Amino acid sequence: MATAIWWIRRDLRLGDNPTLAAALSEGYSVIPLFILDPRLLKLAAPKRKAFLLGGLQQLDQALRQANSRLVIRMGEPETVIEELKEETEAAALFAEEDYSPYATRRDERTARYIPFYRVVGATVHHPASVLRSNGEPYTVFTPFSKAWKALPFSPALLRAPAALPPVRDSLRSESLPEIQVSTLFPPGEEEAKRRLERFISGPIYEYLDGRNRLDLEGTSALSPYLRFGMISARQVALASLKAIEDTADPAARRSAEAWLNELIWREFFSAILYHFPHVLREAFNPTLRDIPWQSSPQDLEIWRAGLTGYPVVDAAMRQLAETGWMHNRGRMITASFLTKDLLINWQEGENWFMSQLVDGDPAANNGGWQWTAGVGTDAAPYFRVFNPTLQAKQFDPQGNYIRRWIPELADFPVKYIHTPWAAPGELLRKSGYPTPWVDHSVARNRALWAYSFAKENAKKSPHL
DNA sequence: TGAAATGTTGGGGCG
DNA sequence: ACGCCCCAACATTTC
Repeated sequence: MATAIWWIRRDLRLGDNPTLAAALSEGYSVIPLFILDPRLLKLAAPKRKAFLLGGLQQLDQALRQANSRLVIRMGEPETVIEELKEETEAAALFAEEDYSPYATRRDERTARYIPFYRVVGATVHHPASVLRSNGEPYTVFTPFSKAWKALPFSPALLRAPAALPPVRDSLRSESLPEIQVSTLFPPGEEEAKRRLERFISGPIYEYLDGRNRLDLEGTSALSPYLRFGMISARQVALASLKAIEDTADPAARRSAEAWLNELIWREFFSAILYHFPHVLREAFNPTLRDIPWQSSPQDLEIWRAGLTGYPVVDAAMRQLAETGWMHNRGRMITASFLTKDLLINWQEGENWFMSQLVDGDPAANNGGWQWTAGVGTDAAPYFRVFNPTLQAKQFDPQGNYIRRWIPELADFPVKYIHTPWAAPGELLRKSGYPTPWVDHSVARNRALWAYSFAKENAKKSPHL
């Protein structure tokens, strides 16, 4: 029986795993491998790393129940693969295709050492299969989503194998450090399935409003699981399609469709990074590459620490620092605040989010930042500036989200929770909560000026 | 997946 | 009864 290595990267699951299924169907004795790549680990947010390590433990347990086990090795991937190939006389390497630029280069190098089969699985549709009729990639979401929806895909989920070929004991494997498992995001395939079930059974039908409410749990909170493939994009897509079919109520249907759209946004940004890898270095929109950003380390630090004096911004930034996750509405509000109110380069925000997020993914994070900053594909128009006070009143009407994350404001009544600076002096002083670091309406005008300045300049000197 | 500024409309108060 | 004004509510334009 010939041996193949199943190189696990972002598909930490046994269920609906086309890569594992491909290796097995070819009749290989499969060795599940995860490589701890120091280059990636040193960039990973501590909470994301912990989530990954916990996920590896879960996966190892699941593999052991199927008579296999996970081989974990530390090192530079090409070297590890070459060594393991020698040790096991592996004839082939299977992996789910990863479209990020680093992964693509890494995989191309690795393919020189061993027959390497890369299987589509990180997204429902491969980025190169959703194209305009002229063969060009989409750069606007709506037509992309139309084309995406028109493409068929197999509704047959791949069952997790009950039994796998054994892995010999003598194969060395790193032992994982003890980690503290997050109670907010317990890693693993089982938890991912539970979350999907819970969401599909009800919240999905109120998603249209629920997704915007900072103070309610209206979202699926599946992002970290999708990030590491503890659940497949196809599992999620099929579940949402079924939910759409299962309801006759038009409002409920629109909600379920809105959720599917979020999954398509994920595929859209994945495709954008695949076709335009330079977005990791610069704005997609060439006319907005030279905005006169302010480089104020103090402003940046105040934003990071959640001390801007705008409660909803600070609540969201503290939620991120404490939990490694932030509500999507919060991501838009805080991103708008950094790029527009503080006029700080969106890339600073992109980097900070990657250093904190449990679900941090280069494509989605970059896409989200470029979108909010107004410099990306299908971007929000640059003059769309979020008013943090209005956003808070609309999406956290009682201020419960703010009170949850800003202990200083825990005793503030609804009347002042969104505008603490207007509270009676005594109340504000006692709380210790800062007054606004910038005046929003002044900052808004400055941002409008800076963006239009960049646009005008680009028009005058198109060679830049 | 904004918000502010500006324009329009129509009901009601009032002389 | 009529014209005028005010202004809220809504619509449109602009940033």
